[in-house]
Amino acid sequence: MKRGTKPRRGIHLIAEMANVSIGTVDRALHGRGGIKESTRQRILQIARQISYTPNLAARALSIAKASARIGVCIPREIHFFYDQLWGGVLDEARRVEQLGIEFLHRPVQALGEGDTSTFKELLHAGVNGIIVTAGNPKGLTPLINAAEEKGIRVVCVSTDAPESQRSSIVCVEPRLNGCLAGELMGKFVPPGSKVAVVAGMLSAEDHRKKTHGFSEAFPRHCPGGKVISVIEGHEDEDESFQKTFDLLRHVPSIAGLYVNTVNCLPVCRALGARGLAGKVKLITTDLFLEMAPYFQKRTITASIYQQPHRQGQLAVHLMADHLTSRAPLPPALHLSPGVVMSSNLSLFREMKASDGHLRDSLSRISTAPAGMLSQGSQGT
Amino acid sequence: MKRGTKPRRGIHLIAEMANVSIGTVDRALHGRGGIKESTRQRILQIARQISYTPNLAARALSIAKASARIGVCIPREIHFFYDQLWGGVLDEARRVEQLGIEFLHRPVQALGEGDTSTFKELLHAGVNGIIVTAGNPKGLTPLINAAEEKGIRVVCVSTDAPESQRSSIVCVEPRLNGCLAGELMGKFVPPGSKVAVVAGMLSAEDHRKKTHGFSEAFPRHCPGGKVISVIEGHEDEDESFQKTFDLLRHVPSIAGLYVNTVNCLPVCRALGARGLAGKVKLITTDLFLEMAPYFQKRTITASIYQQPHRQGQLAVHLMADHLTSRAPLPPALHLSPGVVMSSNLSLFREMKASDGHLRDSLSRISTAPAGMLSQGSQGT
DNA sequence: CTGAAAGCGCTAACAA
DNA sequence: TTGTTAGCGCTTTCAG
Repeated sequence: MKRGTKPRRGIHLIAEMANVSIGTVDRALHGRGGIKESTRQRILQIARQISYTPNLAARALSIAKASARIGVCIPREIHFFYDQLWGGVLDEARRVEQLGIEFLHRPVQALGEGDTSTFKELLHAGVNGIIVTAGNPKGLTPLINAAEEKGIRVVCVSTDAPESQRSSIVCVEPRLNGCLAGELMGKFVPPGSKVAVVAGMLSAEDHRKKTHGFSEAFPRHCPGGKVISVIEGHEDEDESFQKTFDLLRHVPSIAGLYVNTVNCLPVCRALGARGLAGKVKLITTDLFLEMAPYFQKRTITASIYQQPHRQGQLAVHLMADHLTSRAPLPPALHLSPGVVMSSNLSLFREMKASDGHLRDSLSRISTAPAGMLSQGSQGT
Repeated sequence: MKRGTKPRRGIHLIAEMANVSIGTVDRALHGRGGIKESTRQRILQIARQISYTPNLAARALSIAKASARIGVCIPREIHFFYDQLWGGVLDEARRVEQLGIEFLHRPVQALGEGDTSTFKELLHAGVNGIIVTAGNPKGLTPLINAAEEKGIRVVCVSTDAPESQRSSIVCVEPRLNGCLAGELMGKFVPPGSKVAVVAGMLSAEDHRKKTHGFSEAFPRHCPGGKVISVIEGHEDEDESFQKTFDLLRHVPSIAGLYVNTVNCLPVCRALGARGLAGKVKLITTDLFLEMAPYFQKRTITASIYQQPHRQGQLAVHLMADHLTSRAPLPPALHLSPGVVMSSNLSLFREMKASDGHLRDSLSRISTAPAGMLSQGSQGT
């Protein structure tokens, strides 16, 4: 006949070892009040000794409801960058929702449009953390600071509010983005080449930094190379086309073009119209389905891919880890951009025809403003 | 005075709606026997209607111990590729251990060394899934097939056993790897250039495929370009150096070198010794700390990065998802390799001086053959 | 200051 | 064929 002293685990084990109840152990472990300092030390000592790790499943189950809520404020957009960013956010959200975290998804119409009001709304909704693409940092910065002041963690994703007190930023650094493009371009074209940059608008911090990075790196990697022009397309199809088209006429000797906005199709067309597709090395930014034919036609030599899906995933991951396990938020998480060329093009999910999953999910939100989302897209 | 009909959730809610007990609901949901088909249908109907999702935390907690065990059989190696692969595995393992999955980590000494015996050991240990780098596919294939036959899922990671019945493979396709290198090289060197490949040994499937991919892609992207030689270094420092050194003498006009094994340092040195560093475009494979100076000296133009950490993560993720949520295993998960150049070099964790975390973890295993690991490195 | 006890949603063993 | 019940490890409330 054996004694029924069955092996206890976790908090119970500690309680047994310390000759106290699990309630006391809990108090010690969580720094709650109402416990003698000496017993607390004893308990913590034991916890360390057996290298105690809380069972997150049990914790989540116990908390039962909304142990934490995370607000997400990212532009709604189909087929492009933010589509993928949402995909990553929703994928990871689905995972951590299991651990008792609740999400308030608040897509805004476009980058910087109505994000301050949405941000305020999230604050009032009582969230513990906010993930936001800081479209207009000026307007957002005071709000972000106010949030952080109140202990609400803010993580910027993709677009930063560098002057603010945000806890963290997840992105590909624009400058590095430009540098990599510049380095690649420097290797693609012969020494002494002239190249140009097609930007969206230089008033945007992001485009300015990319342009700077490129302009700095290119001559470093192409002896005698020069950046002879920076065009602003203002995200307008016709303007981009026309300006590129004109540039190619004025400077027929141009050897390379770097487009640092997502809006590269007009540039591709202009190159085609001048019969320069494949002759002028074209480096673009981001990736979407309509670019595929231009890879095949050799119009686009390479594209700098900012991994939007991964950015979304990581932002959620960081925030969730912080909220559930008190994991410290790194001040910044800078991803390396990917290089897409014709060889590896097919591996990117952006190249699969959209099956409308995300579109559905997002539109569902719009009709249900208090909505919660859990649907997402695949993960590569 | 209010009635105490408090809102039930999940399985309880379904039970209430169907006027049965939670036991019956459980039976219906899990396809267990001993339930009238009509009630099962009724219950499933309701579940669908309220779009029921099981609470994984509760499930994990209930299962309590080893709902599933995953065996991992990957080479032990410090500082290089498998170090990172382990890092990814352990990172993800730590996450899913919370959900009640147990891991049996069984590092082997080197790729293909003793992996069949280790594999057998895992089978006898009663695992539900095995993650393995198939060093010698011939020996492993029958074992893998036997495992799958018994319902034990096998996921290959990084190195495939293509002839086997393994459920899935997570890797960067060697061929694509070579293609990307070839495409890059084709753009880096002028038309009509001669280039060469430095392989480990062509008897290895992996190196052969990379070589083929390169040889095919290069001429396609470099008009008139030719691959004039394929060297085998047999992973020997001196042999690699000498053969490269000799090649550079015989063919001084060579414009580029592609090293498709991790063993690139001897090649860098040979280029240096010939005063050709920077003149001959060098594309390497993988990434480790000692390569850094050669990037700075411009000896290495670019490296094809196989994302070992991510491969490890994904392999574990797939397996865990499959085991906990019956998620189907995709036949293959092919990652895109990254392109590392001097601009983005610093973003890779391989470039941080090792802090010995992983080394500690792994050596701890060796002394405790039955060991379980939960320590890991950071995730980018 | 500390202990006891009630769940959180689910699984599994045992009753009916 | 179906219902009941005892936990899984943790948080939280209410008594001592």
